[in-house]
Amino acid sequence: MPELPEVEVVRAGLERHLIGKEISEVSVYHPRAIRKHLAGPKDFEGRLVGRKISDIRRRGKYLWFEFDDDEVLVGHLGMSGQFLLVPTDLEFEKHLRINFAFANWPTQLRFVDQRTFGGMSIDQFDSANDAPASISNIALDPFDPAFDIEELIERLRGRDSQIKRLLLDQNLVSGIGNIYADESLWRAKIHPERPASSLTKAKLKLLIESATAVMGEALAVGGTSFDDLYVNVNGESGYFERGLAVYGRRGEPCPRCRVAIRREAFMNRSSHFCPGCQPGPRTG
DNA sequence: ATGGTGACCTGGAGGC
DNA sequence: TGCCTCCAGGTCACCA
Repeated sequence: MPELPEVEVVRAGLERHLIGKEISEVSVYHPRAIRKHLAGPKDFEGRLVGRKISDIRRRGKYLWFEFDDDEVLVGHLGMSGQFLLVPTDLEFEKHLRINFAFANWPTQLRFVDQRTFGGMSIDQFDSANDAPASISNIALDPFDPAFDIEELIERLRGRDSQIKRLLLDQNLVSGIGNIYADESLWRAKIHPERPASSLTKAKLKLLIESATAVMGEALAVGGTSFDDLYVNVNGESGYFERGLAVYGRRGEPCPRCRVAIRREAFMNRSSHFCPGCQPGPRTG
């Protein structure tokens, strides 16, 4: 469920507690959690012990831990991943996949992930791209200081694809998932299935600004959470669900025009939109 | 190159 | 109670 705001809340929480800490023990409990680390669990565990965390960073929905050289530890939460900081003597969680212990600190970092779509791997840092090598294809997110909205608009302009498909394409702009895609399209009054080529430059700009705004607001209140699958690093869930205008609100009146919100199948998941103020792809 | 589809997993909710 | 279907915030591989 985590999109950019949720991942950033986690990153900030980890940063607050883990900078300067030395990893003393690593245990992998489920091989799928490190499936991208081809050298396997023993290699994964062994290469992290003794490392001191110097920084924790994020691009889009990926986050990574930096040490004192070019090796980094990359993580992705998938649909259900959580990083929990818990006292060492606390019972293991049912879906604990990886456990990290630290020198002289009675707290463990636990990667818990029910659906196992998330995972971690050790990677080389690519300083030319300022990110781990394995995520070189991931575009900058709107909160990156180097993010260039004009350049993104140029890449979107004239594309025949449906605009929501492009918003979700992490190679064009990263961090936006299904919730914030639906919310930004609603704010910009754009139907999710409109081809990008039918949108003016100004409309595309409004859309990206809306995405940035809605994610910024979610970030300010600690992310979005619908249930306990997602909690932040201290175990608290976010409160932004109250701020959602269309996502998960099928049948409820649009906050802007009172027409009932529709939910439709889209790309093997769903789109929520207002048929009243987000005119369909053929009606313009 | 781009777009469409299903696969990868576990579990909760709701209908019968 | 149980069995069934549908649903879930993300990627990834593969096909046309």
